[in-house]
Amino acid sequence: MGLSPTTVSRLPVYLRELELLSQAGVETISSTGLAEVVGVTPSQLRKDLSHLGSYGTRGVGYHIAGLQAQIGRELGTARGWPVVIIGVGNLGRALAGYAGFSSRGFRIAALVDPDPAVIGTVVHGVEVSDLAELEAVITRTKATIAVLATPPAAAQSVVDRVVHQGVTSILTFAATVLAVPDGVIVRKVDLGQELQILAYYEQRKSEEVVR
Amino acid sequence: MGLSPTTVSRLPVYLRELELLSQAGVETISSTGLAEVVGVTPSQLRKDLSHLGSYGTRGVGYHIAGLQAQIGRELGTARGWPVVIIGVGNLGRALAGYAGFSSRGFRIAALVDPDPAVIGTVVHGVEVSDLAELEAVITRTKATIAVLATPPAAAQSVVDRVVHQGVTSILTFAATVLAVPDGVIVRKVDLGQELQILAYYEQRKSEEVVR
DNA sequence: AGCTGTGAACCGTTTCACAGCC
DNA sequence: GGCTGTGAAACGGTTCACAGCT
Repeated sequence: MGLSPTTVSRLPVYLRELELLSQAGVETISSTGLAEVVGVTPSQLRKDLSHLGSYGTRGVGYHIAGLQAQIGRELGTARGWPVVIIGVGNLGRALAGYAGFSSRGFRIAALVDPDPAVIGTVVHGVEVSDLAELEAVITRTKATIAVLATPPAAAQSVVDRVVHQGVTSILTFAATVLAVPDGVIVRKVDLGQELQILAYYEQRKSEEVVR
Repeated sequence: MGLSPTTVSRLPVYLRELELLSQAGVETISSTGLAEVVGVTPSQLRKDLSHLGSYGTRGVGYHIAGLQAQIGRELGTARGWPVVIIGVGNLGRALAGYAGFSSRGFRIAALVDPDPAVIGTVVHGVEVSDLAELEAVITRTKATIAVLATPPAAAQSVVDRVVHQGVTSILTFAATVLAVPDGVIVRKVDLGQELQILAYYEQRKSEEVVR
């Protein structure tokens, strides 16, 4: 076992679409059909699913409920992973209010912020803790996943603290490059980076006209 | 010319770190030095830069100011790309307040939302327009890049409308799979997907102990 | 007949190792 | 001597095409 990173990154998408299909009452789907709704090629989909030792039926297709269960198991969606969100500005609030949170197997174990005006308030059902108590919060909640919605300047120091407390997976929205020890996984979402990538292709399109 | 997608995705990161270095007064840096701060291998960095026909000096390293200019040109950071943000909830507000917006070569041309309580208010210096006037807003601002911060259910219909109006690059925060015509580039940021990827590896770590 | 599962071919990306220049 | 630029090798991922099951 051990799926390739690219396969892992597609599984959540498959799972999401399978949920929609099963809600719509569909019971079985072919690789071609599912590939179309998720936007990949049928062979890619079949290869991905074959890595999970999957349950397709030749001549028929995939049994949706079974496939959901299998992917869900692979991603650990039943575990209700406790997640700590650090930074309760607009971004932190948006994340806290994200509807898919619990349906995808997570729960907000704590919200943390340094602002006295925010500490103690309740956001989406969770009381905001003081950033000064970050260590205690992580110990108490046993969270191993942290989401960083802090200003970039604060990110590295927060990372150091949560890693020291046993967090091994970090999702950061700060643009800074983060240093972490081996074994800690960081995923970065950077608005500026995404826009600049789009701008590159946008510029190429306009240059093409000139050429 | 025509850079590979992987190279393009790294250029914004290089540019960001170069800015920090030049602010710190550094004038020259070796591939090893820069690679370390951005978190890639020296050979990867050299290969990437060589694709831009880059200005390194053997025995010395790269001239930071020159390299910044070159990458900036490649990404079109001087063009002040007009961007329309659709959806002014917490997420939309967070995006609108993003500090790197203008420094990275973009400007918020418009904010759009369907909520009467929000329309007309000023957010980060921009007045919120009515979603009903989306077409007019895009025509007026000549925006070709749109950022979607809408609920998932609304995403596809908004995409159809902006694409029809000439938008060719979309950054979406909605988890839904979006259908667009050829030539339109979509980049998706999906919190649930990112967390599920982390959860997969998190689960593997805990299984490893058992094994 | 239809559709999955998969070895083999293909393609893009990364890493290596060194020639070439300062 | 030091560091870039770059062909060549290695790697990983995707696509192809078909054997095999229902």
